[in-house]
Amino acid sequence: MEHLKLKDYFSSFIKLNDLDIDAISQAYTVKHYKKKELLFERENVCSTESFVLQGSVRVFYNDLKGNEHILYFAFPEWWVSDMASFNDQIPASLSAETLEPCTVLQINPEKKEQLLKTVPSLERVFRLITQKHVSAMQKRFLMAISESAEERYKELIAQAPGIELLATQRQIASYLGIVPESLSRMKRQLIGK
Amino acid sequence: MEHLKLKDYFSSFIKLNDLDIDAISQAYTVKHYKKKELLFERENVCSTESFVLQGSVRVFYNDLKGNEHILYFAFPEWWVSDMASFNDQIPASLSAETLEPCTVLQINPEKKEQLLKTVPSLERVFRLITQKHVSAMQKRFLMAISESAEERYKELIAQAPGIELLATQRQIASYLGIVPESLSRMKRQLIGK
DNA sequence: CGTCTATTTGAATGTACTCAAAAGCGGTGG
DNA sequence: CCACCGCTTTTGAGTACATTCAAATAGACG
Repeated sequence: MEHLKLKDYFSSFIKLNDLDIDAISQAYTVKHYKKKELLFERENVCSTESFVLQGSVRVFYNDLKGNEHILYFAFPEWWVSDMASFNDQIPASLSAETLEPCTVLQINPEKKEQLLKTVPSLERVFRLITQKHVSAMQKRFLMAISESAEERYKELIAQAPGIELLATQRQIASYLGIVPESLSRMKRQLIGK
Repeated sequence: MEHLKLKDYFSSFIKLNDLDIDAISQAYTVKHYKKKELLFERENVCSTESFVLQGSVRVFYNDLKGNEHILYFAFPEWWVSDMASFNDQIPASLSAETLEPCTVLQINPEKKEQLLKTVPSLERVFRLITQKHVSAMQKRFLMAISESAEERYKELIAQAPGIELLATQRQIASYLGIVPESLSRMKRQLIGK
């Protein structure tokens, strides 16, 4: 039942037969998280790749000065992992924490390799997914360096309506790359328009 | 001959037989560029994916205010394209220009699809390559938002020694996300250390 | 050799930051 | 259910740092 959404998601890329779907269902485990639970944490190896079914997650980076930077918010149908850590089994530089109770489908590197052997056509699917990630990451980067904080804020609200109810102002500011005080001032300013 | 490097590159991911190698050589065309030539340009569809054999390329974005932002510099064994544009045949948001005379191996979307049909194991190769792109992009983003311009400059010099001979100060500043004047002052400052 | 662009330098400006304090809000335990 | 505690958000004031603008110098290219 929970695997249905993943099946549909994969099916939007390629045609799958019943055996494929079976192998996929076998490979992915349903997992429930409470609010504020960690999916993985920096310095540890990230041994999970999660497909969000319900809820939302923030993926963030702690820099050397002790500042936290939110890389992205993940919602249903998004993937959450530290790709470099998951693939090469090296310590993660990212962490991921739920913003609310979550249900995800989860896989580990061994199972994923096994699944890809069983269903080689998923190589293509993951290639396409990963390509989309590159484009998304690139857009995020270009926005960050070329748009004003106000523009970036509007974009976030547009892309993730309701994010204000899930994330604190501090977290939204972290995503935008400004301090919470600046976001507070910006919001006041926006009201007067 | 020129295709050898690409063969070796692909071979570092999976084992290829002679037929595969043949198909690859067929699919990719050798192309020479002069200095300051465009590989592709914003607003046009990017119909090429290039594997750099010799030379270097800057990949950049022109924002709405007319500012140019260098996303990355590409050197031998790097790939150059606007992924979103290449994959979905939509207008590119990026442009790419050679910093010096270049030799690349180039493919278009149709040929790539055809190649992937002929050599399905390349799906895996491109998946792995694209995953590395995500990690690289992510690192670039995190550096940009969490490190000082000075740290980012040192990192660039470390990653791309000799870049100063290929790119103008203006371009390096653009990569770093500062104005050329600031880079000039920073360099003077660094000398006194 | 001359022109055009890139780089350097100076001075003034502005925008987002830090620090500090008050107000608001949510969650916990009595 | 209410009171308290801690954390978040707001607001103010002062500051720092990269930017803009302007002008001089240096360097590249035809």
